[in-house]
Amino acid sequence: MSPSKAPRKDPGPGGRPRLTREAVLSAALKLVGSEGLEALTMRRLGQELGVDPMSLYRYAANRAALLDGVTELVLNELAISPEDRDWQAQLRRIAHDLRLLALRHPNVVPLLVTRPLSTPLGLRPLGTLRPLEKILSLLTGAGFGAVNALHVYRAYYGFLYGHILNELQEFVVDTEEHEALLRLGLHRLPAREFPRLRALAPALADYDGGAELDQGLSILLSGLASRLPSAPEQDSHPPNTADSPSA
Amino acid sequence: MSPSKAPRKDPGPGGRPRLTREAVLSAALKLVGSEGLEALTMRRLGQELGVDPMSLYRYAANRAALLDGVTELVLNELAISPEDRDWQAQLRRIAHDLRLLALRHPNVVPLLVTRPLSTPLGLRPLGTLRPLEKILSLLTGAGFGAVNALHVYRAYYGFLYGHILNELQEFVVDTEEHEALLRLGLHRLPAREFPRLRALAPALADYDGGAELDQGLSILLSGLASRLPSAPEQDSHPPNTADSPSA
DNA sequence: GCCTAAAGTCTACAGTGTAGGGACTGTCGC
DNA sequence: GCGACAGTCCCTACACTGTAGACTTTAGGC
Repeated sequence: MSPSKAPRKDPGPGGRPRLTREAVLSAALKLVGSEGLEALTMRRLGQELGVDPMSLYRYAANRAALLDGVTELVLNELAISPEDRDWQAQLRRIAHDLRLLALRHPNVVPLLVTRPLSTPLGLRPLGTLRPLEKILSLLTGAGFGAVNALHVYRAYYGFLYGHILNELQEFVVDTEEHEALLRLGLHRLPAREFPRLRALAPALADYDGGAELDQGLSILLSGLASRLPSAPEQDSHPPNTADSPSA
Repeated sequence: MSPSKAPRKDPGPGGRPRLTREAVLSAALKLVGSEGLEALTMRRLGQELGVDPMSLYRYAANRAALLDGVTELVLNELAISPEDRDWQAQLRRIAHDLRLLALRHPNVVPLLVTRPLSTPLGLRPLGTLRPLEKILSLLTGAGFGAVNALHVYRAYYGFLYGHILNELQEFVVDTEEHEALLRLGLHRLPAREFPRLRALAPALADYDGGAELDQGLSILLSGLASRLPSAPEQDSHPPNTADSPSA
């Protein structure tokens, strides 16, 4: 239809370049990353781009749509290649990638888990549905039936998101102060009611999220593998009747 | 010290009863439940209670503190009794309880997962830390070492929260329209890029969250049981050297 | 009755999302 | 060259937000 969807022309180094959706979104992401979600207001973002706040509404219908755009942008950083046949290794890699992604954009994580809650599955931005489709493809390629692939996906992604939330809850930016602040905070707790939690201060202080994720995944994946019609992996469970776990 | 912290007296049926923190919080919860998180503004809540908005600041320092109060209130509905010795059964029961709690208060779930992200562990409202302490107690009572109990807790709670998020994402209030809306939404997706997701419409429509949670828990719990110093459960894995999984 | 402290209210301010309409600018057909 | 046009962008304005600070009312204790 229209021969050019990109901004018409580079106006040269003199004029301010035309706004783009990508420019708006990445500026928004940058702002969220450096100053938190609440700093992302239309006025502030406009100021950051040297542009009237109202201009932004050409590139996102809403503030909500803007947030959706940011989550999409972040999720696009996640690479999934459904060709690989070793599904367990793939899921492991994806999990660690997503974990690192979350650690790289901690302020966006609330969006990642919250936005889908207010948007029915079919109406989400495509970018947020792509991982789901690709993982389904990966699983069916590995031998899972369609419905079973969905169940496996749910267990896997659920655990993954849960872990990320867990880890980010304990994450404190300033690692210098981390332990001190932790002790201080825990010390505030009534000793009688919270003996175990208080005693765990040192263990809480050094938390290896990657390792913990990996161990959880080991448990989960080997358990899930037993759902394969003919378990070809190193597992030795008896093969289950697959694909219709419930009548 | 002060002999009475409760409101001084019941002023009788004539005068409006004194405000209480509990009254404020439960009104807030009710409002959130019926009209969503965004409806919870100070003015609106004040109006709901027939009170000047500024009065609320006597019972919650902030809007943020108000939100914390609501999450605390909801989490208080969760009963955990660390006395029980059968830790697996207990964790199963708690998981289902929390799931039902989330389904009862879907609008509060974003708070449940989001608020802790912006509050370091030591500074959270006591009510939100109580489940953690109790589960730790439950696990150590079952034979786990302190540090191992923490790891088990993390895996368990992570999976649980992940599942709840997953389920609520697919949850649509109006079950009549559910399948129709789902089909409609999925139909919007490009057929070439999302073949599996589109094909899964019927499977997505009837989603038994409880069963799915239970299956995931079975996998996870039996895997976690192998961390017990001397596995006393029905499991037959060789006992691991417990309590220090990493040097 | 008064005294005191708590509880509730009023006013005001800076900041929010965004509707409606007007001004500008680059591109196209002539 | 010119005029038309459509896409961008900006300005103004409105209803609404959280909350600081000073004020008024209320409830007990004596």
